[in-house]
Amino acid sequence: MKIDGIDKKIIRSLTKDARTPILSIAREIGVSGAAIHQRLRKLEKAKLIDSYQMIINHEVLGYSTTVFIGVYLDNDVLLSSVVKRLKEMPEVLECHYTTGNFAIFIKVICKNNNDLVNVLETKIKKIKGVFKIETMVSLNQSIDRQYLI
Amino acid sequence: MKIDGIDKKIIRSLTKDARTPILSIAREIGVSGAAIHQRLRKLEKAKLIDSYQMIINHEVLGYSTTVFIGVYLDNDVLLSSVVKRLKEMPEVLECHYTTGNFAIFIKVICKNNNDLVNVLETKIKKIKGVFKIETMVSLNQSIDRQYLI
DNA sequence: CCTGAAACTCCGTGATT
DNA sequence: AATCACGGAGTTTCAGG
Repeated sequence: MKIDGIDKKIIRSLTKDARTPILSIAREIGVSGAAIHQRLRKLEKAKLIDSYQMIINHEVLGYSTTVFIGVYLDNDVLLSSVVKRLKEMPEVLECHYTTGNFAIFIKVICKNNNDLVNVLETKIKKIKGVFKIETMVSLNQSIDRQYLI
Repeated sequence: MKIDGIDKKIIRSLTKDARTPILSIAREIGVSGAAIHQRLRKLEKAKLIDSYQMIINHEVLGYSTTVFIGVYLDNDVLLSSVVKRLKEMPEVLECHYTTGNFAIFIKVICKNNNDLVNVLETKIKKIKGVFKIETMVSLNQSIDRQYLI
């Protein structure tokens, strides 16, 4: 997969604002719209482009608490059964199988601390196979971005 | 901020694919394109929409390792100076100030384990004020999504 | 908060170099 | 891999209910 300067400009532009018209990118770079169009198809075909997404600001909806949770599992539980439960919880945004002490590591958003307690005690701890959790609350997020090509 | 069923449909559609034409959403719901357009402006004005982004598949570029790193800082170091250094590293995707043992908690992507060692030893540990780190490698990510309205 | 229509802009494709 | 050209489609705005 070769990515030249023009590809980078396309990617940077659409990473910043996915609705930027192809034609305006084309004008900026100084090539035709069709050329940009072709390159985008090429990038999509190469699977370099995962998706185009509207990013929601959850804070406006009242979800102002981000929490990372390390989860310890019983030895005899099936990992996939726990993941399945977690997938049913919309507040679980990420789930990783990790090295280290935890079996899995998840990222969750909540409305506030009360909501957090509720999620931890009545949802996560109630999942069959979960025997201990360690929570780490993000008080402030100072970096949030994609890898810049 | 009130969000009704039509708003939800718009958001769900554009969260999945930000390039979905307004008109096709309009047809699906059974209202005019202008109505959807107006609602989108309303949602943007309310800051509910953070951005529209092309999401890059970093794995195709060779970045196949995701790592979470807990960072301990010297007591006398300025947090902002460390964050500033981290911002200069494109491989640092998130940085959180958290409760718990760590001062800050970061998410990083690397090409492979060698690259990881390089990032840890020659970059992060070399930042003034960082005195200890704990790394947790994600071997597999089974959930990755936005909060579904 | 909706609609329809007009004016404008863009998209996707095919032919060509 | 780029260009031009074109017909179909989408966007934006505005008057009006």
